[in-house]
Amino acid sequence: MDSINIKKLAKELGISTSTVSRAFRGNSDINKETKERILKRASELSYQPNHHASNLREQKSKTIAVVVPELANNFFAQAIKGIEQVSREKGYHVLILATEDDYSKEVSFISHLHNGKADGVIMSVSGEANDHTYLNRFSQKKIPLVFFDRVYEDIDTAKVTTNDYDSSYAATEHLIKRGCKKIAYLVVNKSLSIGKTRMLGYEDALKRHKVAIDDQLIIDCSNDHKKNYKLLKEAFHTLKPDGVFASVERLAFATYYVCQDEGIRIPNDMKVISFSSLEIAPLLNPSLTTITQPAFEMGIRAAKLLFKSLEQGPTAHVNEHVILNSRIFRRDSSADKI
Amino acid sequence: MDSINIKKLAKELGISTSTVSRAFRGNSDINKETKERILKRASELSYQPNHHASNLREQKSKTIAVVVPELANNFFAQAIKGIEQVSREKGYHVLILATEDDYSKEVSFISHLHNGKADGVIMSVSGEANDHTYLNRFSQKKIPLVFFDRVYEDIDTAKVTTNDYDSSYAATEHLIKRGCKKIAYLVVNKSLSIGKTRMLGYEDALKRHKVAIDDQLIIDCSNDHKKNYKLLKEAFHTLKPDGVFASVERLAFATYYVCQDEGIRIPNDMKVISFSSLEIAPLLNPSLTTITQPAFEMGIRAAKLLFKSLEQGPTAHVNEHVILNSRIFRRDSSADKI
DNA sequence: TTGTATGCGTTATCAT
DNA sequence: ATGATAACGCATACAA
Repeated sequence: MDSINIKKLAKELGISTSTVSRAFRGNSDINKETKERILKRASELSYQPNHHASNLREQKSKTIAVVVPELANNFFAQAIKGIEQVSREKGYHVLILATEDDYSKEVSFISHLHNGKADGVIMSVSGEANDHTYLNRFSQKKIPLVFFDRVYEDIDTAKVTTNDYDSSYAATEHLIKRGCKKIAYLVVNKSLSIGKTRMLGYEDALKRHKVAIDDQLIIDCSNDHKKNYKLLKEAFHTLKPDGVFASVERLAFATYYVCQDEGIRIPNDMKVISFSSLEIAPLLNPSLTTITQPAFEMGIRAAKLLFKSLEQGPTAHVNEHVILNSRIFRRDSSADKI
Repeated sequence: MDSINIKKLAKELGISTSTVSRAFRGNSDINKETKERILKRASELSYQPNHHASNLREQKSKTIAVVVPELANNFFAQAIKGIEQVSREKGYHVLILATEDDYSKEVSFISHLHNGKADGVIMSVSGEANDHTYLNRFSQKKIPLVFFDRVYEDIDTAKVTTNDYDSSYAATEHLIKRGCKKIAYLVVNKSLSIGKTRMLGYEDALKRHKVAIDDQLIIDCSNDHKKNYKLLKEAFHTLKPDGVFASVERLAFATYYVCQDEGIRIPNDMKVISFSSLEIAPLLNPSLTTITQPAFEMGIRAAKLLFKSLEQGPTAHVNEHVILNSRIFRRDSSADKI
């Protein structure tokens, strides 16, 4: 081994390893000059305390894991940015884990976090399954967990979500007021909390305005673009909806592709509104009316909840539920006509 | 401590820690039944070998770090997906670090990787600075480094890029053939390798077709959307280009926003082509002609190069340069007219 | 203020 | 096939 470590550095400087160690820890008493001398030489030799040795000794990793369904999505990218900002301030690292909406990966990730790799977890679930018991094992380990956006309702832990019911109600009402009579609701997994809550807002808005609920118009899609395309093409032809409320961004895109190919004019023939964090929604053809969640802020709040739990120690149990408001941006896709 | 570790598990089973350890390592000799008995009990107690202890003992982290300028970008999201796929196959974790195009963060990240957190690094540089010497210190540590897409040319290491010169030449030629006489080149940092290479392709295509090069039409932008918007608005008014070649996606967006607000019609008044990995380029208004890089494949190749280096050991030096081809998708933004 | 000694949880070596 | 033990690099309790 030709690499540097605390012993060699100590020997070089003619002092003990404890003193060197102290120079790198904020707390301990140490002579200021000694400290400077140590840090200077350490920097020259590009010495840094070994991460694994420190973590082993201190029994913590100063790392939080963030589990999300996907990375190629503005919502999650922004949320992660928020999480990273808070974590950095606290001196923590962020380990990002993307499940690609694969439940088995989610379980695998979480299971492998038991071994000290992370001190806490922030997660937006993939939601493809019903068995969440693996998370109970998790909480036994006293590793705090915070859900954001896509949560498992049956797990009692801290959560950060948006006012999904209200904004879905408002979105549906928006379409109704623009004259839509047959509004389709596009969802990826209607059994998942978020799809369910948003559907409830949709249904209640219909009821309130005495528009009949047609189960056929609730279209259960997948994460596979081609399948969705087929499904929607078929549905649009047979059901001829005059409005579409997409509970996730990708379904709005699928809708646009189908309409483009099938000559369905948005908004003249069909109006569209969608949950979306896309920054270029105004540049789409036509510009897309969106319900936009405060993704960055959600990341910040989730991280703060996690650190609150971390700071309170293993005895406490933080299970606050923070609810932030989304905002509707009205654009051409739901305009009267163009 | 009420948590489980190898000693407790060993005592429980009435065997030694060595045997338990062997049950978790693929290699060592161990009785099949003993192994099963250990793994069964371990699973019940949800024991897993401590990550930090293992890493300390083995002097490696089984982790590769990926440093990218940003996350909210399809190109990087897809590249990371490729990197993760290869890494998973090799049993490695991926630590994602986003610099937010901040050079100081880049240096900080890399510097803090000296301490064993990662066995190797894959990086797309922020490129805001000229001093890359901090990376030399890095190579002394024998931690292999692979660049992808945005590279520092003066650092001798493995690289994965695309045929930027050729595709830029082709992109420019495409605009010329569609009748553009005053083609602006939008770049974020023209001193960075990638901006430079792409500019070269642009300039050579102009020369080849005897179109005068006007330095004013080479517009050096930033990562700040508002500043870019102002800059481009000003430039479009004074210079009145009839074509725009954006070297990065976000500048195409800025261009669209300016044109939308200023009533400049794309493609009738001005044609646009841009490097972009955006999946919904066909849905823009008008649909955007793109030069699209094989992001996922680039990630895979970069990871493969890194593992090649990792497997060859610290003596070897892998400095292959893999060049993949981008593809041009012609859409309405560069059409004759609409 | 600094040094000595111990242990964090694991794995490899060596012995049995 | 299994067990005892040392060592990985560091941080702290305790001693000086």
